[in-house]
Amino acid sequence: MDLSILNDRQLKAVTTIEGPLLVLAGAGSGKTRVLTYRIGHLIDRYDVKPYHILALTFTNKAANEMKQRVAALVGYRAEQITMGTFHSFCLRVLRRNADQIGYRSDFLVYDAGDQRTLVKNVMKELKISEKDISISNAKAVISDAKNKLTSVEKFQDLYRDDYHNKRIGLIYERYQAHLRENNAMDFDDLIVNVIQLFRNAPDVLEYYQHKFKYIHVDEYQDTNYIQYLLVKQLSEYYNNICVVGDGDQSIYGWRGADIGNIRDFEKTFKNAKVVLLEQNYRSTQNILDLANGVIKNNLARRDKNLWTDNAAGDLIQYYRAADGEDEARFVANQIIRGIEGGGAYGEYAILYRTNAQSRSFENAFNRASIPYKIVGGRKFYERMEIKDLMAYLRFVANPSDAVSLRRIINVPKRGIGAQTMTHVEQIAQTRQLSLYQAIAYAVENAALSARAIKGLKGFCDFVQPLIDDRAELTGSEILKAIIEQSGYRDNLEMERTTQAEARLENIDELYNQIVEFEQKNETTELNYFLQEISLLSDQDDIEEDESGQVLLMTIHAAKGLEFPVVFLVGMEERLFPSGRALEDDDGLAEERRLCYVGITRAQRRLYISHAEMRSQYGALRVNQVSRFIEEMPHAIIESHSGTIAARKAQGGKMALNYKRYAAKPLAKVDDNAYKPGMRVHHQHFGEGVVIALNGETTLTIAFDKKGIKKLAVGFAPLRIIEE
DNA sequence: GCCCTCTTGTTCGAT
DNA sequence: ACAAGAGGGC
Repeated sequence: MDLSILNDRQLKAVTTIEGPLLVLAGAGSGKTRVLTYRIGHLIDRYDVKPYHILALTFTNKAANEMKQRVAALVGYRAEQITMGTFHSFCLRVLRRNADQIGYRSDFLVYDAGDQRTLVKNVMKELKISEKDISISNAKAVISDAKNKLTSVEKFQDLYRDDYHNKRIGLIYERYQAHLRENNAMDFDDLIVNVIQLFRNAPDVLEYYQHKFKYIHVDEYQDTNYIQYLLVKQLSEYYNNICVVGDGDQSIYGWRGADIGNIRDFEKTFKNAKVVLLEQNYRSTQNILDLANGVIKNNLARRDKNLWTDNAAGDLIQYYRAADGEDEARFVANQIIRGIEGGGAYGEYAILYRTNAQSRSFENAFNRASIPYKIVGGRKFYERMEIKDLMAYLRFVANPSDAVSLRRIINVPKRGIGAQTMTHVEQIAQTRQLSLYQAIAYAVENAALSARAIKGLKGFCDFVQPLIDDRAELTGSEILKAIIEQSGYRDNLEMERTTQAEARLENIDELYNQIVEFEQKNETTELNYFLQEISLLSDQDDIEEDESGQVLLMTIHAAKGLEFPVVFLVGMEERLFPSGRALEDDDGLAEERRLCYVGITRAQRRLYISHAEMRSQYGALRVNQVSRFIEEMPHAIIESHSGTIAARKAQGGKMALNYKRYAAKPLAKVDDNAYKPGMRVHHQHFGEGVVIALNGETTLTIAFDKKGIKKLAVGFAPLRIIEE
């Protein structure tokens, strides 16, 4: 392994392998390179067994990338390294040891939406009005408690005399009880329960302490208390812990991240060594100067001096827009100019403070035929139709999952209303049955009104066979049956609205995802899909070959990424910094760090813009320019008068041949249209040749780039290229 | 039980 | 701007 490409500091970080090590890595200073080389070095030079190495990251994408880069250094030996997010690592540990904390190993993971539903149900049960305590508040307080390892008992004890929190304590208690009953955990529980497991079963802790001789943590500045505790415990035996991070990039305080973890590393881990990485390889000098100008306004930070050998580069481009639409047009116009000058769409990223800002850019890009992709935002798995179908899947996988059952029992409408469900619940109570058993009982004994029974029977008749045969059926088969037999597809098709059309597309997309998942993981078991799916993050959605699209995302979502050209938009007071953050100094400091993260994503060219007026909450609001712009060194900023040019371009070429978002739904093909030998195009897999028709429903297709896949006719987004 | 209309709050960020 | 909830008519 060749270490000569490393600079002195990087080399020191890579070769310091015993004891605690803190790598303070400024933006773009090659921290991923340090981590990968360090791991490679351990394996290659010191013959450390890959099995003994643990590396924790914040996104699966970061973990995968690291794994690939280590593999490039040490080949197959990279396979046995344990690499993943905190949450996926904990998930694996818990699946192995669930019984020791009173869970079945096939427990479910509730995502943010499920959590919300559960909190809501619990509040209804406790007769607490949403006007007294908002769901999001209850959820946030509970999550906060968990991240501080405050149990229900401790929480209730703590707030004995606090009316508001006392009631949240009751919600917390019932919330946890329901999770238990449903054999489910939320995201926070994944980590809390591992810590619990280590307490209950010291032998399990010891096993992992001995297994992981070398531990690495990426983005350490964003770890919270329980994550710190986890890392601390795991590293206690060998004490070989290497954390990498940058206090200036800590942007998850609101999620419980404690910047103190990185600040106090040398205190909590005795005899820790520290390496500072200050040379930036990513950005131009001007971009770095701009970033430094902003971040130096934060007090109480560990001062570092980020420098680069790179040229000064372009000046920072500044645009003052009349309103949000004008800002979006300006951005679109700059991109078109860049493309005409030989650039590629994939070089551009639009970074904003809030997801709601994406809309004006979508409009402008659609009009200008600029291909784009929104990362994050209304997340795929949070969409109504996807949640409905996921609830069906979960219910089939686990018929005692009452939360899922409640969601879908009347979706699509079967004439089963609140009244009927109250009766069913009474039956469940008196006869000590699960909700679904109570429904089955009611149907069998005609225990309710004829109309209710008819609806319930219709439901049972189609789900029961799926439940009975779930072990033999693949996940995708079950999903397909649900979509067709529940009437979900028919209902949407009858609606004939663009919204329903989009939902149908999403349903097809879900089907594709499960098929893809089954192929990638070589297992078709439904449970496996359900178990993994909840941990996917936004960044995981960014595919490598999506270089032909402008990316739009929040600055938070851009963490760890880099782009040749960045537009940092909406730089206005009360938007960025956000109005809520201004309530306290810590909040403002975190906004400023967020600004620093945004600026340092740019490699070559950076645009900053703000709008004098912007419609928010449906009303026009006048916003002042962000204080962060005031803090920037104005000498390196070039003011743009692009308005007129932008207007001209708008009147110019505006062909509507936009691909991804304006695309017609591709399903609904004639089932008999396909023949072996035909050349087809798939939305995700690209071009391929049909090899065989399997019965009436599936095609076997050899894709040029993605290998051989079996796809369902009518579902897969396919079109025929040549016959 | 379902559908329509009106009112209300929502949005800062996410594994 | 938009979605979810309340309330009334059917």
